Amino acid sequence: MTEEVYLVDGSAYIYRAYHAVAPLSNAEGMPTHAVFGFLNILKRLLKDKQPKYLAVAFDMRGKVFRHEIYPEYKANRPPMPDDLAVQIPYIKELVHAMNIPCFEIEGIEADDIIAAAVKVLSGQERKIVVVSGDKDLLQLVDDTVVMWDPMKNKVMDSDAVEEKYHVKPEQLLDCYSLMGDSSDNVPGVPGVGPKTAEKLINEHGTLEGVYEALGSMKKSKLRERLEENRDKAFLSRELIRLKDDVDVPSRLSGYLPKSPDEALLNDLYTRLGFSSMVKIESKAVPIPTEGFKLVRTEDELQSVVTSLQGADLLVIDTETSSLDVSRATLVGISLCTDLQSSWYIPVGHCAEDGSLAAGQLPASTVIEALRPYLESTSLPKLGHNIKYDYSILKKSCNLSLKGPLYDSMIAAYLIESGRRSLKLDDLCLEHGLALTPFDQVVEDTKKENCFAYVPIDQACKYSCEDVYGALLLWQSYEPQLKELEQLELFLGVETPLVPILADMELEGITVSKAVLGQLEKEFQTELDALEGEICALAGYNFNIQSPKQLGVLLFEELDLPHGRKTKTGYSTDMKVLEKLAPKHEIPAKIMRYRILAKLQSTYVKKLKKLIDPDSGRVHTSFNQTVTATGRLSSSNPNMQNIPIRTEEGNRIRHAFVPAKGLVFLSADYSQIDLRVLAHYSQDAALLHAFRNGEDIHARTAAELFAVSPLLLTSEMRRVAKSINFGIVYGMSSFGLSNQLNISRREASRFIEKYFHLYGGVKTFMEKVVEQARIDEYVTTLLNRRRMLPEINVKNKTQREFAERTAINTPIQGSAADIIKLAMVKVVPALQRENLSARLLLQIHDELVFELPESELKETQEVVRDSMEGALQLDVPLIVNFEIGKSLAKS
DNA sequence: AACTTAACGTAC
DNA sequence: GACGTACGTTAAGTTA
Repeated sequence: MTEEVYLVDGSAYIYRAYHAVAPLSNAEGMPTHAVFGFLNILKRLLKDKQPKYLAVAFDMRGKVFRHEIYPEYKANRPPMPDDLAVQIPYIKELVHAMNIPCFEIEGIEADDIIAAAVKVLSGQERKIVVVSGDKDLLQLVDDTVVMWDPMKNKVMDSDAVEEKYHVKPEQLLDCYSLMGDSSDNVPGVPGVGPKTAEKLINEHGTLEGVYEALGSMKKSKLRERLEENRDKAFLSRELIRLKDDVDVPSRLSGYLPKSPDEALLNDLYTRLGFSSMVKIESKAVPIPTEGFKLVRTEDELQSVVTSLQGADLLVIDTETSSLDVSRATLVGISLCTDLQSSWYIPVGHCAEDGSLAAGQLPASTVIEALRPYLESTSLPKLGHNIKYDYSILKKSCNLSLKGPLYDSMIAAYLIESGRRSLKLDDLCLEHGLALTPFDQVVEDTKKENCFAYVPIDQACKYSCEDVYGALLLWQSYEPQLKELEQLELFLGVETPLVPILADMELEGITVSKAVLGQLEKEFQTELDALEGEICALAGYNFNIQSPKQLGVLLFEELDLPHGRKTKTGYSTDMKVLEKLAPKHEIPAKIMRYRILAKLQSTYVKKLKKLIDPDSGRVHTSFNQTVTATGRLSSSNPNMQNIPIRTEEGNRIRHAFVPAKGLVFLSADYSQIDLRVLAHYSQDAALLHAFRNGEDIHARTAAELFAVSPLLLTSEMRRVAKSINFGIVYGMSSFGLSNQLNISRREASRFIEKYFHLYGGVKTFMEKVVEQARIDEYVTTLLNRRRMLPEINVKNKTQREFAERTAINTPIQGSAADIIKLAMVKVVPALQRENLSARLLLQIHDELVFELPESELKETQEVVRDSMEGALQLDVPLIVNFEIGKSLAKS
């Protein structure tokens, strides 16, 4: 086999890593994403290609020789962003620590170094792979040289170049000379683009050939331009031509990487905050497995119980047969009260044949022995995602886990909500503890992924590690919560919310299979009909659900005017289709098809699948640790985005029905976001409006259009409503004009007018952003925190995004605080009043209960008091109720 | 065949 | 690029 030499265009990948990888920074706030991206590219190269010979080339600051022949060379390039420049030394350090040969030469660009290396190395029995995405380097491609772009994983050999550019690689240079290169400010011949250049070079072979043939060309604009720009074309060629006579190792040994310096790498990774990359063996603390004890007899169980007496915290983790609560049964429980000892109590492990394995206490014995402790309200419990353990114990063991339910996952979420992973393994690794991965334990089991088949001694080690790890995390997080003044939020809101959410999930909500079945039939009939009509109109069959195929039909076959373009082609979204509707029959039909297809797949079919056959109810998951603002999220199914705005969508809601003899009570906060804004901004007009119970959108409209409230049209109110929403999101005139289909100028005028009317809002926004620049975080009313490291970066898009987030998060997050607080109040209040209402759903500003009609009045009072009194703002909080025999809005 | 990404659309 | 926060589906591309 011939040997391969890999030559990496380092500088190009620095830029691409910088732009491609989402911003990231280490503990000191230094940006690290370019380093991270670069590292990934290198790692991938090493893993996938395992190159024997490899070198990396970098540009080097200083006057590039090209400037001497053309001072404007790359003059249009903005200087390297600061947040990239600081990362460069680390990237070089990285290459150094990996022991990969690295070349940089003053005044020479990486491209040239690679060209020189190709020149010295080629012509022998070996293959050279230029690792780059830069089209300029394609010049180097020949029989033995290919270019590989690891980010697109595309290899360009001679044939591929010809296929793409329709010229031979050695003709590329001349081709580029005609085209120029706007990104490097290489002039070329104005008016000549890739297509023309390609044609000219194909006809005449070389740049010289083109100019020799000039006289015989027919008179045309093109000929004129070529004549006028002869100098520019030849100058361009000298600029683009790679300088392959620079000094690089002439022997292959100069391209031989050595084994990486692990110590240097680990140190570098640590400084960069790439904790997951730090080699575990170099930092992990051994887990004291000698403290792990298996509990298999009554006596052993008794000694566990004895040890629990006097404990001030009980850490718990349950092992089950499935991750899905509704199907899971208990396989074992691990417990600990300190880091010295942990116990694992197996109860449901199976033998190979599926029968219960020997040497386990009956689950009921274990549960009854532990019950006084697990149900004690004075003994706090700790777990990682303890909602799961609570649910399992309640559902399959009839045991109600009580006492404050501390969750190390939630603690981690509050402390650093922007973090990537909240998995126990990952968090422990950051604390120097490498846990056995779940997959590894479950790997060789008969039925894959079922913990019941894990051998008991292995299960013991795994499960004890989990409680040990959770406790270790808690010991680190509790003081941090105090430090960040978030302990109140944790103890007063998030912790009491855990069992409430678990109960909501366990309760579920009845969904009528019959109603869904009827809908499915109806929708399918219409979808089939539409599909037929659309394809008939198109004249051929195609996949309506494919934006790509649809784009071809609309904008190529039918030649309709295209609007917005996406990364991959024409946009075909609703907004575009709406504009096309008057011009052709098809777009309206597509719109209708889309609406129905969405309802059918996401809601009708999905919900039908998720109905629990025993109870007829669906059980969503409410996740407490997902959102950046503090809202809850809901999944499987997502009960927070059930359609409501359209007639068709509302039909889905008819399928959600109360259990026999009960009704739904929905309680939603009126304008909670804008009330929070009024409170924060202290804007006089907003405060006044809410204190006087005005219709805020109408009021805004009346003032914006300067008409009496009596003369308001619904259109005016709609505009005002859009602006009010937009304000909360930190909208621009562009966004508003898009939303309302008005010109940017008009939108601008509305916004200006708005800020004139609500000056306090404007000041508030400016202040929030200003403070965020200082702190690099924003907070909510209950001191929930969101880090915003990007608020100070140079990149305008990123920075402005952070600014909008700085405005939106305190509002959205405070609204989330308030409704969580309300939930924590309302559930015990209902119980106190002996009301049987069950909380089923939370939809950001709304709570849905299920209750007997006879208790409606009393329940409403309790709910109103809890919600409206959740938190005292400078404007009243108002709750509106709806009562119904389904979730449909009438 | 299993995975990822892009486009799209639903909610607040 | 341009209005914040989510979740989920489908098509189409990529990788094993």
